[in-house]
Amino acid sequence: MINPKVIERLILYRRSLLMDGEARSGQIYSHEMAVLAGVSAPQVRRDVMAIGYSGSPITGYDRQALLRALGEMIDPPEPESVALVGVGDIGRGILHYFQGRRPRLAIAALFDKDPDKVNRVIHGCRSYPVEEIARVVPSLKIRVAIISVPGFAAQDVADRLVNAGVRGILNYAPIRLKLPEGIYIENRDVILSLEKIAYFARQT
Amino acid sequence: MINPKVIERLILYRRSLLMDGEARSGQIYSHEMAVLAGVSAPQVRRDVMAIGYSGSPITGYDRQALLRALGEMIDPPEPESVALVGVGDIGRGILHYFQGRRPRLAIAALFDKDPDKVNRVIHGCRSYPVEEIARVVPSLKIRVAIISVPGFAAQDVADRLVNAGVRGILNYAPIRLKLPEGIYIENRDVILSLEKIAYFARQT
DNA sequence: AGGATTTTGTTCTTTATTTCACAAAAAATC
DNA sequence: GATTTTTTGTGAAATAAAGAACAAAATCCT
Repeated sequence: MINPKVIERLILYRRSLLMDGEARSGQIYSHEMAVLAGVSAPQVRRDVMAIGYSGSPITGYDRQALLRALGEMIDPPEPESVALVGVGDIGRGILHYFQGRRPRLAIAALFDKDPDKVNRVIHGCRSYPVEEIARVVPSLKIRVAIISVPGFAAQDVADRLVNAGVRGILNYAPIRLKLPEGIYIENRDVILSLEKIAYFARQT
Repeated sequence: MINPKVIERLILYRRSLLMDGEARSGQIYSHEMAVLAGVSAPQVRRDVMAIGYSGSPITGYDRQALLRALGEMIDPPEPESVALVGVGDIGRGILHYFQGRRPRLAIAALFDKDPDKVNRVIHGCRSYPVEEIARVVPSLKIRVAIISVPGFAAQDVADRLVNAGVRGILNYAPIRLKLPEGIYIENRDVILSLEKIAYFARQT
Protein backbone atom coordinates (compact mmCIF):
# COMPACT_ATOMS: atom_id res chain seq x y z
CA MET A 1 0.00 0.00 0.00
CA ILE A 2 1.34 3.36 -1.04
CA ASN A 3 1.28 6.28 1.37
CA PRO A 4 -0.97 9.33 0.89
CA LYS A 5 1.75 11.81 0.05
CA VAL A 6 3.14 9.56 -2.64
CA ILE A 7 -0.31 8.97 -4.13
CA GLU A 8 -0.91 12.69 -4.22
CA ARG A 9 2.29 13.26 -6.15
CA LEU A 10 1.55 10.40 -8.53
CA ILE A 11 -1.77 12.03 -9.39
CA LEU A 12 0.12 15.26 -9.86
CA TYR A 13 2.63 13.62 -12.20
CA ARG A 14 -0.10 12.21 -14.35
CA ARG A 15 -1.81 15.52 -14.64
CA SER A 16 1.47 17.24 -15.40
CA LEU A 17 2.10 14.76 -18.20
CA LEU A 18 -1.38 15.14 -19.64
CA MET A 19 -1.30 18.92 -19.51
CA ASP A 20 2.27 19.28 -20.71
CA GLY A 21 2.38 21.14 -23.98
CA GLU A 22 4.98 18.72 -25.40
CA ALA A 23 3.92 15.71 -27.39
CA ARG A 24 2.02 13.06 -25.51
CA SER A 25 4.44 10.47 -26.85
CA GLY A 26 8.23 10.36 -26.62
CA GLN A 27 10.48 10.41 -23.59
CA ILE A 28 10.69 12.58 -20.49
CA TYR A 29 13.38 12.93 -17.81
CA SER A 30 12.82 12.90 -14.08
CA HIS A 31 14.14 16.42 -13.81
CA GLU A 32 11.64 17.62 -16.41
CA MET A 33 8.78 16.00 -14.54
CA ALA A 34 10.13 17.57 -11.37
CA VAL A 35 9.81 21.03 -12.89
CA LEU A 36 6.30 20.33 -14.17
CA ALA A 37 5.09 19.03 -10.82
CA GLY A 38 7.09 21.39 -8.63
CA VAL A 39 9.03 18.72 -6.72
CA SER A 40 12.64 17.47 -6.72
CA ALA A 41 14.00 15.04 -9.31
CA PRO A 42 15.02 12.32 -6.82
CA GLN A 43 11.52 12.53 -5.43
CA VAL A 44 10.09 11.85 -8.86
CA ARG A 45 12.35 8.85 -9.37
CA ARG A 46 11.55 7.40 -5.98
CA ASP A 47 7.82 7.84 -6.50
CA VAL A 48 7.91 6.32 -9.97
CA MET A 49 9.83 3.40 -8.52
CA ALA A 50 6.99 2.90 -6.05
CA ILE A 51 4.56 2.01 -8.80
CA GLY A 52 6.95 -0.52 -10.29
CA TYR A 53 7.61 1.32 -13.50
CA SER A 54 11.18 1.61 -14.73
CA GLY A 55 12.69 4.15 -17.01
CA SER A 56 16.01 3.67 -18.69
CA PRO A 57 19.23 5.59 -18.23
CA ILE A 58 19.89 8.34 -20.76
CA THR A 59 16.47 8.14 -22.43
CA GLY A 60 14.47 8.60 -19.26
CA TYR A 61 10.82 7.57 -18.98
CA ASP A 62 8.49 6.72 -21.84
CA ARG A 63 5.55 9.11 -21.57
CA GLN A 64 2.95 6.64 -22.76
CA ALA A 65 4.15 3.75 -20.64
CA LEU A 66 4.46 5.97 -17.58
CA LEU A 67 0.98 7.36 -18.10
CA ARG A 68 -0.33 3.82 -18.39
CA ALA A 69 1.42 2.77 -15.17
CA LEU A 70 0.14 5.84 -13.35
CA GLY A 71 -3.38 5.24 -14.62
CA GLU A 72 -3.35 1.66 -13.41
CA MET A 73 -2.47 2.86 -9.96
CA ILE A 74 -4.80 5.86 -9.81
CA ASP A 75 -7.84 5.06 -11.90
CA PRO A 76 -10.58 2.88 -10.47
CA PRO A 77 -10.68 -0.41 -12.40
CA GLU A 78 -14.35 0.21 -13.02
CA PRO A 79 -16.45 3.39 -12.77
CA GLU A 80 -16.79 4.52 -9.18
CA SER A 81 -19.75 6.34 -7.65
CA VAL A 82 -19.47 9.13 -5.12
CA ALA A 83 -22.11 10.34 -2.66
CA LEU A 84 -22.48 14.00 -1.77
CA VAL A 85 -24.20 14.81 1.51
CA GLY A 86 -25.33 18.38 2.05
CA VAL A 87 -26.63 20.24 -0.98
CA GLY A 88 -25.85 23.70 0.35
CA ASP A 89 -23.57 26.33 -1.14
CA ILE A 90 -20.35 24.33 -0.96
CA GLY A 91 -22.06 21.09 -1.97
CA ARG A 92 -23.69 22.56 -5.05
CA GLY A 93 -20.47 24.29 -5.99
CA ILE A 94 -18.57 21.03 -5.90
CA LEU A 95 -21.33 19.16 -7.71
CA HIS A 96 -21.40 21.60 -10.61
CA TYR A 97 -17.64 21.85 -10.76
CA PHE A 98 -16.75 18.21 -10.45
CA GLN A 99 -19.43 16.46 -12.44
CA GLY A 100 -18.09 15.13 -15.73
CA ARG A 101 -14.45 15.98 -15.06
CA ARG A 102 -13.20 12.46 -14.45
CA PRO A 103 -14.32 9.60 -16.68
CA ARG A 104 -14.50 6.93 -14.01
CA LEU A 105 -15.46 9.00 -11.00
CA ALA A 106 -18.87 10.64 -10.72
CA ILE A 107 -21.21 11.94 -8.07
CA ALA A 108 -24.08 9.48 -8.27
CA ALA A 109 -26.31 10.41 -5.35
CA LEU A 110 -27.09 13.49 -3.26
CA PHE A 111 -28.40 13.54 0.29
CA ASP A 112 -29.85 16.33 2.38
CA LYS A 113 -31.95 16.87 5.46
CA ASP A 114 -34.02 19.70 4.00
CA PRO A 115 -37.34 18.35 2.64
CA ASP A 116 -37.26 21.00 -0.08
CA LYS A 117 -34.00 19.66 -1.44
CA VAL A 118 -34.76 15.94 -1.53
CA ASN A 119 -36.42 13.70 -4.08
CA ARG A 120 -35.37 16.01 -6.85
CA VAL A 121 -32.85 15.91 -9.65
CA ILE A 122 -30.09 18.48 -9.24
CA HIS A 123 -27.59 18.85 -12.03
CA GLY A 124 -28.56 15.41 -13.33
CA CYS A 125 -28.27 13.78 -9.95
CA ARG A 126 -31.02 12.38 -7.78
CA SER A 127 -31.30 13.68 -4.19
CA TYR A 128 -32.51 11.67 -1.21
CA PRO A 129 -33.15 12.33 2.47
CA VAL A 130 -30.20 11.40 4.69
CA GLU A 131 -32.22 8.55 6.18
CA GLU A 132 -31.93 6.84 2.80
CA ILE A 133 -28.13 6.63 3.02
CA ALA A 134 -28.38 3.15 4.53
CA ARG A 135 -30.36 1.95 1.53
CA VAL A 136 -29.00 3.91 -1.43
CA VAL A 137 -25.25 3.85 -0.69
CA PRO A 138 -24.95 0.04 -0.64
CA SER A 139 -27.24 -0.36 -3.63
CA LEU A 140 -24.99 1.91 -5.71
CA LYS A 141 -21.86 0.31 -4.21
CA ILE A 142 -20.66 3.74 -3.12
CA ARG A 143 -17.38 3.80 -1.20
CA VAL A 144 -16.45 7.48 -1.44
CA ALA A 145 -18.41 10.40 -0.03
CA ILE A 146 -18.24 14.16 0.27
CA ILE A 147 -19.61 15.78 3.42
CA SER A 148 -20.72 19.39 3.08
CA VAL A 149 -23.25 19.73 5.88
CA PRO A 150 -23.06 22.12 8.85
CA GLY A 151 -20.66 21.11 11.61
CA PHE A 152 -23.30 19.96 14.07
CA ALA A 153 -24.70 17.43 11.57
CA ALA A 154 -21.42 16.08 10.22
CA GLN A 155 -20.65 13.35 12.76
CA ASP A 156 -24.09 11.80 12.37
CA VAL A 157 -23.79 11.86 8.60
CA ALA A 158 -20.30 10.36 8.76
CA ASP A 159 -21.51 7.51 10.98
CA ARG A 160 -24.35 6.75 8.59
CA LEU A 161 -21.99 6.75 5.63
CA VAL A 162 -19.46 4.48 7.27
CA ASN A 163 -22.16 2.08 8.36
CA ALA A 164 -23.43 2.00 4.81
CA GLY A 165 -20.02 0.97 3.49
CA VAL A 166 -18.21 4.22 2.72
CA ARG A 167 -14.42 3.92 3.16
CA GLY A 168 -13.16 7.34 2.15
CA ILE A 169 -14.52 10.79 3.02
CA LEU A 170 -13.82 14.30 1.79
CA ASN A 171 -14.97 16.48 4.68
CA TYR A 172 -15.84 20.17 4.26
CA ALA A 173 -17.57 20.46 7.61
CA PRO A 174 -15.63 22.41 10.26
CA ILE A 175 -15.17 19.55 12.70
CA ARG A 176 -12.73 16.67 13.18
CA LEU A 177 -14.76 13.53 12.58
CA LYS A 178 -14.25 10.55 14.87
CA LEU A 179 -14.10 7.49 12.64
CA PRO A 180 -13.07 3.85 13.00
CA GLU A 181 -9.64 2.67 11.85
CA GLY A 182 -9.30 2.10 8.14
CA ILE A 183 -11.56 4.91 6.99
CA TYR A 184 -9.59 7.40 4.96
CA ILE A 185 -10.49 11.02 5.58
CA GLU A 186 -9.34 14.32 4.19
CA ASN A 187 -10.41 17.59 5.82
CA ARG A 188 -11.04 20.61 3.60
CA ASP A 189 -12.37 23.20 5.98
CA VAL A 190 -12.43 26.54 4.16
CA ILE A 191 -12.49 28.68 7.29
CA LEU A 192 -9.52 26.91 8.82
CA SER A 193 -7.59 27.18 5.56
CA LEU A 194 -8.21 30.90 5.30
CA GLU A 195 -7.26 31.58 8.90
CA LYS A 196 -4.05 29.66 8.36
CA ILE A 197 -3.22 31.47 5.14
CA ALA A 198 -4.04 34.83 6.69
CA TYR A 199 -1.59 34.06 9.49
CA PHE A 200 1.28 33.45 7.10
CA ALA A 201 0.29 36.31 4.84
CA ARG A 202 0.73 38.80 7.64
CA GLN A 203 4.12 37.49 8.82
CA THR A 204 6.29 40.16 7.20
CA MET B 1 7.57 31.94 13.08
CA ILE B 2 5.38 28.94 13.74
CA ASN B 3 5.18 26.14 11.23
CA PRO B 4 2.02 25.40 9.20
CA LYS B 5 1.10 22.14 10.88
CA VAL B 6 1.31 23.72 14.31
CA ILE B 7 -0.79 26.69 13.23
CA GLU B 8 -3.39 24.35 11.82
CA ARG B 9 -3.64 22.52 15.13
CA LEU B 10 -3.78 25.78 17.09
CA ILE B 11 -6.78 26.84 15.02
CA LEU B 12 -8.26 23.44 15.70
CA TYR B 13 -7.73 23.79 19.43
CA ARG B 14 -9.46 27.10 19.50
CA ARG B 15 -12.43 25.79 17.62
CA SER B 16 -12.57 22.73 19.85
CA LEU B 17 -12.64 24.97 22.91
CA LEU B 18 -15.33 27.22 21.48
CA MET B 19 -17.51 24.34 20.37
CA ASP B 20 -17.00 22.24 23.46
CA GLY B 21 -20.27 21.78 25.30
CA GLU B 22 -18.61 22.40 28.66
CA ALA B 23 -18.53 25.82 30.20
CA ARG B 24 -16.48 28.39 28.36
CA SER B 25 -14.73 29.23 31.62
CA GLY B 26 -12.88 26.94 34.04
CA GLN B 27 -9.93 24.66 33.42
CA ILE B 28 -9.10 22.03 30.82
CA TYR B 29 -6.39 19.38 30.64
CA SER B 30 -4.14 18.68 27.72
CA HIS B 31 -5.54 15.18 27.42
CA GLU B 32 -9.09 16.56 27.22
CA MET B 33 -8.07 18.96 24.48
CA ALA B 34 -6.35 16.07 22.78
CA VAL B 35 -9.60 14.14 22.61
CA LEU B 36 -11.53 17.15 21.36
CA ALA B 37 -9.04 17.88 18.62
CA GLY B 38 -8.15 14.29 17.76
CA VAL B 39 -4.42 14.54 18.49
CA SER B 40 -2.11 13.28 21.25
CA ALA B 41 -1.75 15.00 24.62
CA PRO B 42 2.00 15.69 24.36
CA GLN B 43 1.28 17.25 20.98
CA VAL B 44 -1.20 19.62 22.60
CA ARG B 45 1.27 20.59 25.29
CA ARG B 46 4.03 21.17 22.80
CA ASP B 47 1.80 23.29 20.57
CA VAL B 48 0.50 25.35 23.46
CA MET B 49 4.08 25.94 24.55
CA ALA B 50 4.79 27.32 21.09
CA ILE B 51 2.44 30.26 21.64
CA GLY B 52 4.03 31.08 24.96
CA TYR B 53 1.06 30.25 27.11
CA SER B 54 1.63 28.18 30.23
CA GLY B 55 -0.80 26.06 32.16
CA SER B 56 -0.16 24.84 35.62
CA PRO B 57 0.35 21.33 36.92
CA ILE B 58 -2.75 19.63 38.37
CA THR B 59 -5.16 22.35 37.28
CA GLY B 60 -4.22 22.32 33.61
CA TYR B 61 -5.00 25.23 31.29
CA ASP B 62 -7.39 28.09 31.95
CA ARG B 63 -9.92 28.03 29.12
CA GLN B 64 -10.32 31.80 28.90
CA ALA B 65 -6.63 32.58 29.05
CA LEU B 66 -5.83 29.88 26.54
CA LEU B 67 -8.53 31.12 24.18
CA ARG B 68 -7.12 34.61 24.49
CA ALA B 69 -3.60 33.41 23.74
CA LEU B 70 -4.82 31.39 20.76
CA GLY B 71 -6.80 34.34 19.45
CA GLU B 72 -3.79 36.63 19.66
CA MET B 73 -1.85 34.20 17.51
CA ILE B 74 -4.59 33.37 15.02
CA ASP B 75 -6.81 36.42 14.66
CA PRO B 76 -5.70 39.30 12.48
CA PRO B 77 -5.03 42.35 14.70
CA GLU B 78 -7.41 44.31 12.51
CA PRO B 79 -10.08 43.17 10.03
CA GLU B 80 -8.52 41.52 7.00
CA SER B 81 -9.89 41.55 3.48
CA VAL B 82 -9.78 38.59 1.10
CA ALA B 83 -10.05 38.60 -2.68
CA LEU B 84 -11.85 35.86 -4.58
CA VAL B 85 -10.90 35.40 -8.21
CA GLY B 86 -13.21 33.30 -10.36
CA VAL B 87 -16.92 33.58 -9.65
CA GLY B 88 -17.81 30.15 -11.00
CA ASP B 89 -19.43 27.23 -9.23
CA ILE B 90 -16.72 26.69 -6.65
CA GLY B 91 -16.12 30.40 -6.17
CA ARG B 92 -19.77 31.21 -5.55
CA GLY B 93 -20.08 28.23 -3.23
CA ILE B 94 -17.20 29.46 -1.12
CA LEU B 95 -18.45 33.04 -1.18
CA HIS B 96 -21.90 32.10 0.10
CA TYR B 97 -20.53 29.65 2.62
CA PHE B 98 -17.71 31.72 4.04
CA GLN B 99 -19.13 35.23 4.14
CA GLY B 100 -19.93 36.32 7.69
CA ARG B 101 -18.42 33.29 9.39
CA ARG B 102 -15.33 34.97 10.79
CA PRO B 103 -15.56 38.41 12.39
CA ARG B 104 -12.20 39.71 11.19
CA LEU B 105 -11.89 37.90 7.88
CA ALA B 106 -14.19 38.70 4.97
CA ILE B 107 -14.22 38.40 1.20
CA ALA B 108 -14.09 42.02 0.14
CA ALA B 109 -13.69 41.87 -3.63
CA LEU B 110 -14.51 39.49 -6.46
CA PHE B 111 -12.75 39.25 -9.79
CA ASP B 112 -13.69 37.47 -12.99
CA LYS B 113 -12.88 37.50 -16.67
CA ASP B 114 -16.46 37.08 -17.84
CA PRO B 115 -17.95 40.51 -18.73
CA ASP B 116 -21.36 39.25 -17.57
CA LYS B 117 -20.05 38.65 -14.06
CA VAL B 118 -18.18 41.88 -13.45
CA ASN B 119 -19.22 45.28 -12.14
CA ARG B 120 -22.01 43.70 -10.19
CA VAL B 121 -22.73 43.03 -6.56
CA ILE B 122 -22.84 39.34 -5.73
CA HIS B 123 -23.85 38.33 -2.24
CA GLY B 124 -23.03 41.82 -1.03
CA CYS B 125 -19.65 41.88 -2.71
CA ARG B 126 -18.52 43.99 -5.64
CA SER B 127 -17.08 42.20 -8.68
CA TYR B 128 -14.39 43.57 -10.96
CA PRO B 129 -12.63 42.45 -14.13
CA VAL B 130 -9.31 40.69 -13.43
CA GLU B 131 -7.46 43.62 -15.00
CA GLU B 132 -8.54 45.65 -11.99
CA ILE B 133 -6.61 43.43 -9.56
CA ALA B 134 -3.59 45.72 -9.79
CA ARG B 135 -5.71 48.68 -8.70
CA VAL B 136 -8.29 47.22 -6.28
CA VAL B 137 -6.12 44.79 -4.30
CA PRO B 138 -3.64 47.39 -3.04
CA SER B 139 -6.38 49.93 -2.40
CA LEU B 140 -8.17 47.48 -0.09
CA LYS B 141 -4.84 46.31 1.41
CA ILE B 142 -5.71 42.74 0.47
CA ARG B 143 -3.03 40.15 1.30
CA VAL B 144 -5.05 36.92 1.04
CA ALA B 145 -6.74 35.56 -2.07
CA ILE B 146 -8.77 32.59 -3.22
CA ILE B 147 -8.25 31.35 -6.77
CA SER B 148 -11.16 29.44 -8.29
CA VAL B 149 -10.60 29.95 -12.00
CA PRO B 150 -10.00 27.21 -14.60
CA GLY B 151 -6.52 25.72 -14.63
CA PHE B 152 -5.33 27.50 -17.76
CA ALA B 153 -6.05 30.92 -16.25
CA ALA B 154 -4.71 30.29 -12.75
CA GLN B 155 -1.03 31.13 -13.23
CA ASP B 156 -1.83 34.47 -14.82
CA VAL B 157 -4.23 35.32 -12.02
CA ALA B 158 -1.70 34.25 -9.39
CA ASP B 159 0.98 36.48 -10.92
CA ARG B 160 -1.36 39.45 -10.94
CA LEU B 161 -2.31 38.84 -7.33
CA VAL B 162 1.28 38.52 -6.13
CA ASN B 163 2.30 41.64 -8.02
CA ALA B 164 -0.56 43.47 -6.36
CA GLY B 165 0.67 42.53 -2.89
CA VAL B 166 -1.04 39.23 -2.08
CA ARG B 167 1.06 37.02 0.22
CA GLY B 168 -1.16 33.98 0.78
CA ILE B 169 -3.27 32.02 -1.70
CA LEU B 170 -5.92 29.34 -1.37
CA ASN B 171 -5.84 27.61 -4.75
CA TYR B 172 -8.74 25.55 -6.08
CA ALA B 173 -7.44 25.44 -9.64
CA PRO B 174 -6.04 22.08 -10.73
CA ILE B 175 -2.47 23.21 -11.31
CA ARG B 176 0.66 23.73 -9.20
CA LEU B 177 1.30 27.45 -9.25
CA LYS B 178 4.85 28.73 -9.65
CA LEU B 179 5.31 31.50 -7.15
CA PRO B 180 8.21 33.48 -5.68
CA GLU B 181 9.64 32.56 -2.28
CA GLY B 182 7.70 33.80 0.68
CA ILE B 183 4.23 33.45 -0.81
CA TYR B 184 2.22 30.98 1.21
CA ILE B 185 0.03 28.67 -0.85
CA GLU B 186 -2.41 25.92 -0.06
CA ASN B 187 -3.80 23.70 -2.81
CA ARG B 188 -7.36 22.47 -2.55
CA ASP B 189 -7.95 20.70 -5.83
CA VAL B 190 -11.23 18.78 -5.56
CA ILE B 191 -10.48 16.35 -8.37
CA LEU B 192 -7.10 15.40 -6.95
CA SER B 193 -8.60 14.95 -3.49
CA LEU B 194 -11.31 12.65 -4.77
CA GLU B 195 -8.93 10.55 -6.83
CA LYS B 196 -6.73 10.16 -3.77
CA ILE B 197 -9.62 9.23 -1.51
CA ALA B 198 -10.99 6.80 -4.08
CA TYR B 199 -7.61 5.09 -4.18
CA PHE B 200 -7.57 4.46 -0.43
CA ALA B 201 -11.26 3.61 -0.33
CA ARG B 202 -10.72 0.72 -2.68
CA GLN B 203 -7.68 -0.69 -0.85
CA THR B 204 -10.06 -2.87 1.16
C1' DA C 1 2.70 19.96 57.76
C1' DG C 2 3.97 16.13 54.95
C1' DG C 3 3.21 12.65 51.72
C1' DA C 4 0.52 11.05 47.69
C1' DT C 5 -1.08 12.14 43.33
C1' DT C 6 -1.68 14.32 39.10
C1' DT C 7 -0.39 17.27 35.29
C1' DT C 8 2.68 20.32 32.93
C1' DG C 9 7.05 21.35 30.39
C1' DT C 10 10.74 19.31 28.09
C1' DT C 11 14.33 16.06 26.86
C1' DC C 12 15.28 11.97 24.56
C1' DT C 13 13.75 8.27 21.18
C1' DT C 14 11.61 6.76 17.52
C1' DT C 15 9.60 7.04 13.13
C1' DA C 16 8.73 9.06 8.77
C1' DT C 17 10.14 11.78 4.82
C1' DT C 18 13.30 14.08 1.87
C1' DT C 19 17.61 14.99 -0.12
C1' DC C 20 22.33 13.66 -1.32
C1' DA C 21 25.39 11.10 -3.78
C1' DC C 22 27.07 7.55 -6.48
C1' DA C 23 27.27 2.86 -8.87
C1' DA C 24 25.21 0.71 -12.85
C1' DA C 25 23.45 1.15 -17.32
C1' DA C 26 22.76 2.71 -21.85
C1' DA C 27 23.05 5.85 -25.59
C1' DA C 28 26.23 8.97 -28.21
C1' DT C 29 30.67 10.04 -29.95
C1' DC C 30 35.04 9.24 -31.65
C1' DG D 1 34.83 -1.14 -30.30
C1' DA D 2 36.23 1.87 -26.64
C1' DT D 3 35.28 6.05 -24.25
C1' DT D 4 32.50 9.72 -22.77
C1' DT D 5 28.34 11.41 -21.19
C1' DT D 6 24.07 11.39 -19.08
C1' DT D 7 20.38 9.48 -16.45
C1' DT D 8 18.21 6.01 -13.68
C1' DG D 9 17.75 3.36 -9.27
C1' DT D 10 18.86 3.24 -4.56
C1' DG D 11 21.66 3.02 -0.19
C1' DA D 12 23.13 6.34 3.20
C1' DA D 13 22.71 10.81 5.44
C1' DA D 14 19.98 14.63 6.86
C1' DT D 15 15.85 16.70 8.28
C1' DA D 16 11.34 16.93 10.22
C1' DA D 17 7.62 15.35 13.03
C1' DA D 18 5.56 12.72 16.54
C1' DG D 19 5.57 9.97 20.72
C1' DA D 20 7.42 8.20 25.19
C1' DA D 21 9.02 9.19 29.42
C1' DC D 22 10.15 11.66 33.34
C1' DA D 23 11.57 15.66 36.54
C1' DA D 24 9.43 19.66 38.53
C1' DA D 25 5.53 21.76 40.33
C1' DA D 26 1.22 22.26 42.50
C1' DT D 27 -2.99 20.65 44.46
C1' DC D 28 -5.32 17.37 47.54
C1' DC D 29 -5.72 14.53 51.46
C1' DT D 30 -4.68 12.92 55.96
